[in-house]
Amino acid sequence: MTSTEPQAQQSGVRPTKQRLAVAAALEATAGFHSAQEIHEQLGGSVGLATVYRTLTMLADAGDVDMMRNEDGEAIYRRCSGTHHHHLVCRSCGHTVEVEGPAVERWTNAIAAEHGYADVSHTLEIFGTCRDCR
Amino acid sequence: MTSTEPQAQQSGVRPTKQRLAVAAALEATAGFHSAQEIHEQLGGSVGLATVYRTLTMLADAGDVDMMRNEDGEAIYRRCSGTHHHHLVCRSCGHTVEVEGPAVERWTNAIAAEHGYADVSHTLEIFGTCRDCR
DNA sequence: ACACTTTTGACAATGGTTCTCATGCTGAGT
DNA sequence: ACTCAGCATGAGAACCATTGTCAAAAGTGT
Repeated sequence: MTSTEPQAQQSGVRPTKQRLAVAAALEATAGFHSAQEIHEQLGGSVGLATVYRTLTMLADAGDVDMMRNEDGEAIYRRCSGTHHHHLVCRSCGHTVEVEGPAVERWTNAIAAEHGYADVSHTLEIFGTCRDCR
Repeated sequence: MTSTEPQAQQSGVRPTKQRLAVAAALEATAGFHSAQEIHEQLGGSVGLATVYRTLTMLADAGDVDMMRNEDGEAIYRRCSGTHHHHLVCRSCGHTVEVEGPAVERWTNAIAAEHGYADVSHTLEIFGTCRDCR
């Protein structure tokens, strides 16, 4: 273990083996993965319920991105904490993180124009990457 | 890829009462609605399975838009055929269709820049509308 | 009206996700 | 190092949206 980061104790969030395992699994593989995939990837060493719980915590904390595939299943991906969007290849799943200040501004403007506050948004771009053509 | 079959002689798609009822329900109410909501709105006069089937058909035919709410449930909305995005109130579900030529251009540019072709995208804006504040 | 095909709907089945709760660990204090 | 109080875990049940099943009902062309 040898962990030298004594912090966030009062909040009672413990860095357990299971949580580290889930985080490591996301770290190790690129792209989006479902809770079940991660559970299998860990060989069942971490209970499915725990995987779900951990993933939800990580997503709430902003450490991972959560989105839904076409079947409505939740998929997670480790990514930078900054706000960004994804450019995903339909064929191979290769993903590029992109930023668009202009889009952020546009969404805020549109929302304000219609009297909406507390604005958030989701934006995903799909295409076929060079290697898949 | 089997959707355009003009010769509806043998494989006839019938405009039944149930299908018309579901379409009418979507027509009558603005915003997004789940299959279950429509089923209830129709007072159960149309079976839930039929509502699901009809909604799926309409979505496949492009007559309605289907998206997923934050819980991953499928929600449907009758809307114009032109490309646009939605500004949705988190609280009451009130929806405004918005267009953003600039966004379209931006997504295409970003995709091209990374070598992606055949570009499409999804964009949803969430906020709290004036009446819900 | 008849024969034939599509559609319907009650119910079962499916599958992802969450909940329950007894037991296991962790971190902190002694 | 030993003990304690709580958070964390995991096996399975519970949930719930969605889909599949299939016999009965409703349309359609003749």
